[in-house]
Amino acid sequence: MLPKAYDPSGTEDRIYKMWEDSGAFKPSGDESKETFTISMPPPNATGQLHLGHASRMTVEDVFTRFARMGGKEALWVPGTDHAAIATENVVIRKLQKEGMKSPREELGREKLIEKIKEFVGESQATIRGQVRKMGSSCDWSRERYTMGDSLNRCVNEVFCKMFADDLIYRGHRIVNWDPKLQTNVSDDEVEWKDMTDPFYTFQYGPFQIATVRPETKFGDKYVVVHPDDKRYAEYKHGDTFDCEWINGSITATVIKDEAVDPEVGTGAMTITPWHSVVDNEIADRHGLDKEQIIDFDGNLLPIAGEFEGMKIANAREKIVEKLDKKGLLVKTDEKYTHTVATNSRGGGSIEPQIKLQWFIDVNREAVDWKGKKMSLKQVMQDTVKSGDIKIIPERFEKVYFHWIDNLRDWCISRQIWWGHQIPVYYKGAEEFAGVKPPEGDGWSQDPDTLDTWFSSSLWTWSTLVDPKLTEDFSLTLKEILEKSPDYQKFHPTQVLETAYDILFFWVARMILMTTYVIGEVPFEKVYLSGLIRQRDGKKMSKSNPEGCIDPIDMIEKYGTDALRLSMVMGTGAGNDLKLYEEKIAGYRNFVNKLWNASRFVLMQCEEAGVDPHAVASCTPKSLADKAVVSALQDLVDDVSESLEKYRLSEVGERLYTFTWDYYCDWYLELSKGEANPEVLIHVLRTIVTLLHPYCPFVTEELWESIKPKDSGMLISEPWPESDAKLKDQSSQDDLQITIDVISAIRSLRADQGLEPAKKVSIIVYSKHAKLLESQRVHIESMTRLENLTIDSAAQKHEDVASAFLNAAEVHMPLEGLIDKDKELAKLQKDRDQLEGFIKGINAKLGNKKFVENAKEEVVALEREKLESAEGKLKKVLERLESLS
RNA sequence: GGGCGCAUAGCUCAGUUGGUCUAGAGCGUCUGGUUUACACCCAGUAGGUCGGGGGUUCGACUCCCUCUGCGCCCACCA
Repeated sequence: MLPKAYDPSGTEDRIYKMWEDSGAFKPSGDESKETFTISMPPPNATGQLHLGHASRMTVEDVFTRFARMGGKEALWVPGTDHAAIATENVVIRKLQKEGMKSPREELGREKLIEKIKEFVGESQATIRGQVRKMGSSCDWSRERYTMGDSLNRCVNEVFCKMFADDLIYRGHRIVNWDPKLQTNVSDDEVEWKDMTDPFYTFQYGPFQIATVRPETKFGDKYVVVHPDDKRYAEYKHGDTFDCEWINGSITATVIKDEAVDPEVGTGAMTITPWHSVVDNEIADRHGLDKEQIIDFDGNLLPIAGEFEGMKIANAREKIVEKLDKKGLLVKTDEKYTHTVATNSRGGGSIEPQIKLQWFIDVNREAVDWKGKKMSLKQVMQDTVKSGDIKIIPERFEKVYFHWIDNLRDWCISRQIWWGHQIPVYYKGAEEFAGVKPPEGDGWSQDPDTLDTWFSSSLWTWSTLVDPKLTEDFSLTLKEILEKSPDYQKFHPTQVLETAYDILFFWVARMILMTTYVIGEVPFEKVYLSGLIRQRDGKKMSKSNPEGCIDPIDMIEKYGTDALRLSMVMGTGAGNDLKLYEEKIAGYRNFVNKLWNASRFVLMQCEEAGVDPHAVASCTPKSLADKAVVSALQDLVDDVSESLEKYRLSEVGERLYTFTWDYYCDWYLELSKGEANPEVLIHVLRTIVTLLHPYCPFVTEELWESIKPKDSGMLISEPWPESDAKLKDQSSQDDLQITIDVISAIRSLRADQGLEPAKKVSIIVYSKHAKLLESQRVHIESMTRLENLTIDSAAQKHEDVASAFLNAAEVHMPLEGLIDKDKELAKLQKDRDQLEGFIKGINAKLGNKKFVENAKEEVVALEREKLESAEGKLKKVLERLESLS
């Protein structure tokens, strides 16, 4: 016998181990099966799993389990990400906390990397444990790491291929430099923050110019105005003038450029091409000089004269003071708000700099795609436009296209040590790109490493490559792919699940890289989840501990199944989810309910002397049996259909309601009168199976007690299918009778002066009717029944239930009980509605476009609706006639 | 500046090609309940002009327009 309450902590680890040891997570190797692959978005190996990860794992596990039970060859590939900048930063800070002042200098490259590897190893172990805690049915034998050797080979191969195709180039470009972390970051990693700073207006010869950054103004010798600005019409492009400036007199040149907005400030500005993207573009257009003012540590260079070597923040005030003394400060606006670029990867503020860096050219038409030469941008657009890749929800396709439109060349080099080192080697003026270092002495490798997203962007296929083959340098990448069975079998993957906040970072770049490298899409569908938020709608973060939830705490307290349910319910694709403890507790209750329902069913079996494992088929006897079995068939159909469409929340809710309200509160209650163990077991088995992808642990545990004789683990069970015969068994008339019986009993009791049998009659009305929408019964007809005859008088609830269960033969007169005027008005309204409805559907079916474009089932459904409406209308008309 | 999303009961949300939704769930409120599972339970009660306004339609929470309030993304900021 099962214990009284379900205890997740004593169950989950044991079950997970059983699954893993049995090999249930691995594809079966059956060649006839359709494959279903998901790549796990690799969590950063920088510490702990958070709720966002837990949500990823849950959704992906639901997909995987559903596919596996649905008879597919399901593979979910797990892994971790080396998270270049973030990880290096975490380790450096950790070392600093331990007392090391500047770990990079003190340790040097090799030793720091060793330290990082150590840390990553620990993190990975933690993460592996936590991914298991979530019940993830991923194939651990295929686990990969973005910094693994086989992935490194793929990264180098791809780099060299792009280099050979001139899609990768090295050049002096303006980049987002972070002086604190001493590296640049990509445009997408820049976070703009609102700041309030003083806004100074200075006299600059005959012009007035405004700035928040006087410390960049040393090199300014151009003043730019809009060509159509009438205020400055007297000056021509190229005019020069002398003026007094910070460190003495300079000669300035007038530049006319449309980038200037005449509405802002005075409509005139000076430019700093070396330290501003826009200024740099202006300078490029007119061939102007560029000078570096600030060094890579954020200090002023000799051009600043007396201010040389000062930190910019310190210099600012002093420069303003000096200009004020010279009488050049016109005014100061203290409350000016603007946005400042910061490094979202835990760094400081961004100081644009011109640097020699590696870039991927997104505009060069050098990619073979569908028989044409296209640019990386064009291919990215085509995959989604053509429908090769579908994004769910669809609205994100627009966001995706917009991002591509604004995309500039992707800067892939970083000045940190943790990452894939750029496979380019130099010797004097010679340059060599290769997966292996060149022969001979004197070569040194480019010290920079690649953007972490470079390796992630190869994730779907590089994880499927056979690692052994990557050790053989005589093979080309193409040959490696051809000889890798997993890649051949499991790529492209079916669905990529991730949160929408990394659509650009990761999803778009996987599309970019995979289409280019192997000529196929990385995945067929992208399912974008929302973010998990606190109850107040804010992002979960450790800085706000009150609303921040740790998944592991919740698992300990409520069990993994409850946590999983709480993250799947009440949200759709692309929508954020507010999560809080009460919600998780609510689903813990549900899991416990399921547990107790099973206990009850097993008790019933024991009482009836039925071995639950021996139950092979089910024969519904009473009306209630028929009703529950019939409803179960609808449930199976609805759940399967909605899961195919990724409507996880809808499915969850449907299962929840069916299990609790219908099966437990209605059918199990009735079974207390007279039970049909076969039906009880059959329905329970189906429910437990359908719930398995959502709450795998409790269902697997229950399965052990209720499974048929020859079955194995639930994880490997086939998905239920509906039985059309069972579905038809229960007709609307049958249910009408059941309701009437209850009403009859109620009236009878009233006649005999007994208390009304309130409880049961209400159960039947409110729950039963609600769940079987098509078989709804109006309460009016129940309350007005009179003059009834029935064989057995009900004295107790048990009798009511028993009468109900045996009620197939009872019929009731319904006539003479109605308020005529009300009924008439209602009938007339019904008639008008139905006539309109029929007209509407006829119009739809008469529409050629609709009939041609809609699926057959949809058209059939419309026809069905029409028929039923016509039938109803007929009844309404008859009734109207008989009344009047 | 460009784009996207949200607004439904006190709170968190379902409601997917407009039609048994004159709107549902969970939690919370209040009332009653230990009958053969479950108090992590059962039954019931109160609570909503589906953000405001207009339009299309026989019919609108659902489609269109508009206004208001929140949130997000992108671009830019001298």
